[in-house]
Amino acid sequence: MPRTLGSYAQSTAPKVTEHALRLFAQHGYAAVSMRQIAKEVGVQVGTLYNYTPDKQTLLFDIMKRHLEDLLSAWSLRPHKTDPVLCLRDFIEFHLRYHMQKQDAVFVSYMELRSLTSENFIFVEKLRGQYETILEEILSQGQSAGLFLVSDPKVTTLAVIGMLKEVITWYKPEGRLTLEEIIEIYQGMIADILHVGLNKNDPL
Amino acid sequence: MPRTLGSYAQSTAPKVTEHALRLFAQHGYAAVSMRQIAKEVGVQVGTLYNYTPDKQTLLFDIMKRHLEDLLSAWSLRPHKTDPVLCLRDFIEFHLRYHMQKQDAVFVSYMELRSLTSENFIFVEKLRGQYETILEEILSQGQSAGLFLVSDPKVTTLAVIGMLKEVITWYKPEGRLTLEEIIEIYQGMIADILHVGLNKNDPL
DNA sequence: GCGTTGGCTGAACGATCGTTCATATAATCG
DNA sequence: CGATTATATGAACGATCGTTCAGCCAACGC
Repeated sequence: MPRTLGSYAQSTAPKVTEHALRLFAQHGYAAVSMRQIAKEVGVQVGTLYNYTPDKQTLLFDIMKRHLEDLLSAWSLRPHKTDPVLCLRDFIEFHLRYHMQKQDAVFVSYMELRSLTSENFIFVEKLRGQYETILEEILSQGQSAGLFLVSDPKVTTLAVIGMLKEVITWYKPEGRLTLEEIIEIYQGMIADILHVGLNKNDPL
Repeated sequence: MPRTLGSYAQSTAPKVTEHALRLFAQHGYAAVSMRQIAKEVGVQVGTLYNYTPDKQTLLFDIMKRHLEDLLSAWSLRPHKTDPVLCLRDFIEFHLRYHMQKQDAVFVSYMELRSLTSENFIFVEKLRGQYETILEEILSQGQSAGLFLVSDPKVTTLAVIGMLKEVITWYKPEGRLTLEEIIEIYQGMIADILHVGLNKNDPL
């Protein structure tokens, strides 16, 4: 009826986040109850409120942490100066990172509308920062004459769309290895940008 | 307290579907209550059950109708035989159709996990049929030597990803007209497929 | 070993959920 | 105009929702 044998906040706290993340990814934020989360953690409902002020904050913290981790993981990488190499690098980074955090990626994209407007603004700013990384690589390549695109803004979005789609079908045990997939995407994106179809040539 | 003045099933029925669709798109299936839908329709909750056996069926019918309409709209089009023209046609069709039914597209994609497993299987089959259209165009073009792709399956998915992304940012009053966007996408996709980089040439 | 604190239980709160149904009136038809 | 049918009301059902809290015991510091 009270504190249970062998219970530590240090072990319970991450469990709450993990199970909430998994359940949100599986069924959606609104469809998951605090009682379901508690059950998965192996604890009573009330206990969850030792670890989060409310359900909304639980969702927000998951998204916030995911996007902050993503941004810091990229910025910690050694940066290439050549836009062509930098782009290849970004594609590899994006696919590797996203494939190993599928749940967090999924939730951060699907549950935007479940955020309060205040939290939404915060998260959207982080998402924008990430998309800006790609946009800047493209515009640098463009002005260096290495890429040739008709509309950099639209191209950025199209490339992001291509990359985002991968998460909906990639399976580690699938026909292609992640390495092969990365290579294919690097090729397709290079085609869109006309990499190597060199400088100063009109279309 | 009973039947109200000027009430016809013929006018109420479509209202139920329309408002349910809009609310599902805005807040998500699980987050929308039958009472909210009723309120928007301008009716009491119980009335909704004259038009749907339950909430789940309301969602399922929306998705089913959308996908069936989409498939029949494509099949009613005059079909070009040349894969290159057919592809251009498909891109235009897809973007035009999807941009004018944003809510239905959004719901049909986002709420797959809110379907019962039986309904999910049905809807997924329809979605598969649509993606198969593109896949067949690509494979026909490939075997005719008009397209040159390293992996047709992945290319299909990448192209679908590109096209699907558009719905998340397109606004009728935006910087580009729909016609301009269509043209840009036809160009980018042609690049990915190496259209015109002719036949029999190795990479 | 004793007091303090950290972690959890179990029960409860009012609100809201999807769904059902007896009932009442509007529209329609003979 | 009277009978029938279509359409909606409003109240109610049990279940479940997010959240709160007093109480109890395990772990830890002295």
